[in-house]
Amino acid sequence: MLGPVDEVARSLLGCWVVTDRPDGRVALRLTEVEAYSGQGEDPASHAHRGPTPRAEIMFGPPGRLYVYFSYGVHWCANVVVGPAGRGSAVLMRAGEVVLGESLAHSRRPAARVARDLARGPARLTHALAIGPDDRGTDLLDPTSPVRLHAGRAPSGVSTGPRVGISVATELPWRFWETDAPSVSVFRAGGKPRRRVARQDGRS
DNA sequence: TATACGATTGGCT
DNA sequence: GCCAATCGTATAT
Repeated sequence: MLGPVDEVARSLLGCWVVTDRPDGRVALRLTEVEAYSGQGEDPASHAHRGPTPRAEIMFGPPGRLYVYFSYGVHWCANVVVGPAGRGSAVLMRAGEVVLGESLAHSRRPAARVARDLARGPARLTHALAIGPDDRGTDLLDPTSPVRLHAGRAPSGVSTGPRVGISVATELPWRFWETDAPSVSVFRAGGKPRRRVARQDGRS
């Protein structure tokens, strides 16, 4: 969990994320991740402005879970990358469910096919039942209810720009297993920085 | 205290 | 393709 954040992100592909809950166990294999670098280095990162209350966990020890609330609706999860104090993390964007598929389905009734169970960062946390109570969990502790461990390496790795951001879009810090069906669809980020003026004056 | 905005998703046109 | 949902967080006042 040390080294340049993009290399760590790449190395997380194929790893398993396992959650144990009262209703059972779900495990998935990561097929898509994104790297977010630390304070002052990456304007798209929540750590960009330093250890604010929200981003504080990002500056802690590596291997912990950073969970944030997205669009007033969803929770998304990151793996904190070391060294402590730097603020780097890897967003878990998608995975293929390898254990507890029926349970994951019951948690995500909107998913019509298995491929969609964890296809997207908020879908992934829903399928694994990860939420705000899991903030700061040590993913490397085998007794944790949310754990990370080695899995089958990806057959091939593709890279490209990160999804849903409006700054630092030039960095190819999204990594996915080439041809994995569970990889989410690319959507460009929020506001464009510049907009071409329209002749009719409307925006 | 007030306000603007998202590391998204699902449903609808 | 478009857009509402829905509220924590950061920033301005």
